[in-house]
Amino acid sequence: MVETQPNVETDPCGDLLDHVRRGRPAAGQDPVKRSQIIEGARRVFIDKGFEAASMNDITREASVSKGTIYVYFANKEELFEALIEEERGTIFKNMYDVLDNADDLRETLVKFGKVLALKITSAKVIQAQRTVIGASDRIPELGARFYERGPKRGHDKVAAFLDAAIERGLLRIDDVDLAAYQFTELCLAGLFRQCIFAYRTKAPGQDEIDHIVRSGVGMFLKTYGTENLAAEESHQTIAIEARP
Amino acid sequence: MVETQPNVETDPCGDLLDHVRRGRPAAGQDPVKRSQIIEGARRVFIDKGFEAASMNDITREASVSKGTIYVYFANKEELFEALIEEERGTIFKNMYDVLDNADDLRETLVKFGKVLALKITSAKVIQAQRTVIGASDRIPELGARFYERGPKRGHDKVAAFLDAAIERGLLRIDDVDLAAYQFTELCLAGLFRQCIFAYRTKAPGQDEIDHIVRSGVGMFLKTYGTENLAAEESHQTIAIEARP
DNA sequence: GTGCAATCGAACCGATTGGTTCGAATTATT
DNA sequence: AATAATTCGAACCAATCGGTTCGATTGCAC
Repeated sequence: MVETQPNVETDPCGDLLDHVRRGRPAAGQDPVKRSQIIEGARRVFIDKGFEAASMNDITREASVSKGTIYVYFANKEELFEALIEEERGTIFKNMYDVLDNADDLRETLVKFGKVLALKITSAKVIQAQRTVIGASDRIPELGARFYERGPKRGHDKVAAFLDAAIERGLLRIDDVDLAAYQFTELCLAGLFRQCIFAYRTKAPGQDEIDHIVRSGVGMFLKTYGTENLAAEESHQTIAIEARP
Repeated sequence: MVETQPNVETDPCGDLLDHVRRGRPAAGQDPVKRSQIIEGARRVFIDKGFEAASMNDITREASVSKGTIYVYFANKEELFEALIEEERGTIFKNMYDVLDNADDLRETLVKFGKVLALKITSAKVIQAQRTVIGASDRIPELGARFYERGPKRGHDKVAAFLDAAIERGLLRIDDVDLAAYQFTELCLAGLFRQCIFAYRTKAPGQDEIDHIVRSGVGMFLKTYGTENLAAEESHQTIAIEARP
């Protein structure tokens, strides 16, 4: 009984209704309908951008009446934010699982780098990012929030992974934060900007990504890896005799 | 005489008037007025995006009548393209001059990297890029053209510079194209995405850029530099190497 | 001065915008 | 079947959109 008639007064999902909660008990609790609206909004927003998209388009695309949409979302901007929030979730979901498995450092980095590059440059994700970036000019908080809960969170995971590797004596890094950025950028070398500016019309293929990532990881390990370090240091003792 | 009455029939700047050239002699030849329009367009487009910007805003901002604007530019899109073309020009102008001076390899790379990072992440340029990216969803050719005549051209210059360094025996690179991308990305490590998503509200400072670039250049030279190579090779001959 | 091209400025076009309202229709609970 | 909640769908709002037109005004060249 409780389930059939959603209890609005004690609804845990309150943050969705802050604006609606007035005299009338708020409708807009059906998650199915909500998804339906967002799905329509996705199609429209993603391929027209925030400004060019019209609520009427979304109405049409979602097969939901305009009035209903305004029951679920206060206005266009709020609907857009909800969409982006969901997109962000699906984009970055499970992306960092590879990092939990830490057999071989090099292969783990390669595996993760490939997943990263593949995701970030996929047509769908690029379109979504374009939409967010375009809107960030007028709604900076939206872009910031997207970055914070998406790329930033991923960056932190990478940094944590590097920290663990340092702990294990596999890496030697002075600025872990910077190193994490460097690793990420090396995996995307050139791809992100090419894609985001529509210079590339198609997402890069597996083979190309593999080539880039392996090269990047090589570069990364050559700088921060401790593998060759012992040898390298023993080597430098020839030149630097000042050591006790 | 010729100057006061621009000769429309043999006008060299024909591509601007293709749409106007009908019965009436085309106006819209005054470069000053043209700049005036574009300057107004810049302010409006940059801070509202393509869709949200209105021709009336531009009219107001440029202090030019609407009719006149349409004498100079066929429509909104064409005006926007002209603006972007100009922006692109000013952004990338002189950016690569540093590469012509090739005293010390490391310092040249550092110097260039700093210029690059400083430009790309400056508030003005970030805003412009956001506008282009946002519009690239609907007008992909525009983004592609921007990239092609901007970042791409720069990338080619970097690659050429690396080629020259290889020629001089200072670098050893198998995939120069990739290396050029890697270098660029290392110089921007994290900055570009943070800025473009408005996660950073301010452009990075000189000190931060210096730190990033020096680290990146170090990484780059450690991988591709021939400085330590001789020593390293004599060392590695023990362990390696199936590669030609 | 005279003439003429360029610009102005305002009105106008049809279409569309985000947003609101409300009675009718639908749906499910009891 | 009765009841209550929810959604629908259409009409409506003032505002704005890009784009066009045209007569009045300006300013420069002769």
